[in-house]
Amino acid sequence: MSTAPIRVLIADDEPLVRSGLAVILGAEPDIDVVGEAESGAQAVALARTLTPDVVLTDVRMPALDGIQAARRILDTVVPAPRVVVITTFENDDSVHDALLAGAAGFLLKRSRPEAIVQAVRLAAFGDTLMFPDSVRDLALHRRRATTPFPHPLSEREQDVLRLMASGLGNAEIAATLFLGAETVKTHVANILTKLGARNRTHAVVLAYRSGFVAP
Amino acid sequence: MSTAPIRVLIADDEPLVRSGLAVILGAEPDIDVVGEAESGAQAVALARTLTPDVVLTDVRMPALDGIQAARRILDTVVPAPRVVVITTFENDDSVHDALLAGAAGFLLKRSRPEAIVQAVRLAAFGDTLMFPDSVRDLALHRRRATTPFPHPLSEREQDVLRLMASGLGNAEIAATLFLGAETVKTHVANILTKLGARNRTHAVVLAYRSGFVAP
DNA sequence: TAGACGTTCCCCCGAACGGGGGAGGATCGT
DNA sequence: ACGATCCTCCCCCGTTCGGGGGAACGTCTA
Repeated sequence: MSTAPIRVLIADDEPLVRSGLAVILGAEPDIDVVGEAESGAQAVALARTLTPDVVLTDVRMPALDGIQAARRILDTVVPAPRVVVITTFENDDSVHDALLAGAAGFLLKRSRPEAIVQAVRLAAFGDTLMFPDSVRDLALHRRRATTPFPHPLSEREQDVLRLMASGLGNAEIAATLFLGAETVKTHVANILTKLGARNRTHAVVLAYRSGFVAP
Repeated sequence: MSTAPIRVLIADDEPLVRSGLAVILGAEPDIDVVGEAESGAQAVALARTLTPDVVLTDVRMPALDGIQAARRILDTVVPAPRVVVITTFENDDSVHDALLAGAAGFLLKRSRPEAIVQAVRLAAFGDTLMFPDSVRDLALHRRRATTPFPHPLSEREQDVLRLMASGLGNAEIAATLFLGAETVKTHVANILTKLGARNRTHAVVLAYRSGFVAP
């Protein structure tokens, strides 16, 4: 297992994060941090000249975001490095885009240092991929439409609609949410008018089609 | 990093695979193979008594397949171990099911031993997930193999269900298909009993979840 | 030929749904 | 202090659903 060390390029607009990653990765004997970029454009340029094995890039960056940078790197740099995307936010919809762009992995900045190191090693292996549980669903399911409904539903109405989308009747929804049956009726009626649905089944259909609930 | 070793339970119906995995994992100083199961049912039983940190289970097994075993282990064993599913076939649709069942990872038997070891370590970390590139698309995209209904629907019943899944009422369905309202009622009743649905909305939900109708 | 199954239609009837109205209380921003 | 919004519950009342029967007609098969 003692071959050439893994050459890593770090791309992040925050110097603190860059140095943190550099320290974590540089401490490993089988990993060499060969460069750091503070923008997506610079990451692409450095990837071309340095030809690293792994590019560890943030999602949000000036000049070129991490997804576009990843796409451009994978398209233009030969031999193509493995790109691991890192982000701060758990509920980031870009997971799906990143993986479709060809990223080898996706992880959170709050991950354990060991996990980050392992992710880089796995990416260098060339046949594996990893990302945190907290964003797994985002990769598994189709991207959720942000605001599909013309009139936004209130919190409670969303609760009711979710249960409606499970096939529950008004009485069952009332029992689940500890509400009176009349209250549920009110919420259902408001949902129908807000969504422009003809009946409860139509409302559920709209909920599925809009991505409000995952199939 | 020198805490207690990772306790691993191996489940596979082929003794050769079991011993192979045991050798690979046992060679690592931070990993202990605490048990081996040759069926899904035995895996569940051993998981309860051994309470391992990680369960490495095959997909295809007698008595109980790996997916069902994973689901049962995650539901009943406390503290819940991390389940990593392993399979022989790249084009295995069960990737999606496994991840939805709560599996922490998915990998191929032809993976490098290093990758398998890393997968176990990452699973033990508790917040990461990995699986090979070759099956990534299966996890990213929706399952296309539509799970058939327990009792198959007749042609006409499928017509009615499709219109139900558009949010139409019985009268509208009757008008669309040039049928009497009573006929539609009969079909709907048969659909509900065949699908085991509680009401028409539930039937539409099942139609969406099974892939019978596209979202 | 005698079933089995699917499709079509009918009846009754209770339960659930959906539209209309009103009303009290909580919270929040102006 | 006021209005806006949301959540909660109540009333009436007509429509729709859903379950229980039954029955006619066709096709296909054993």
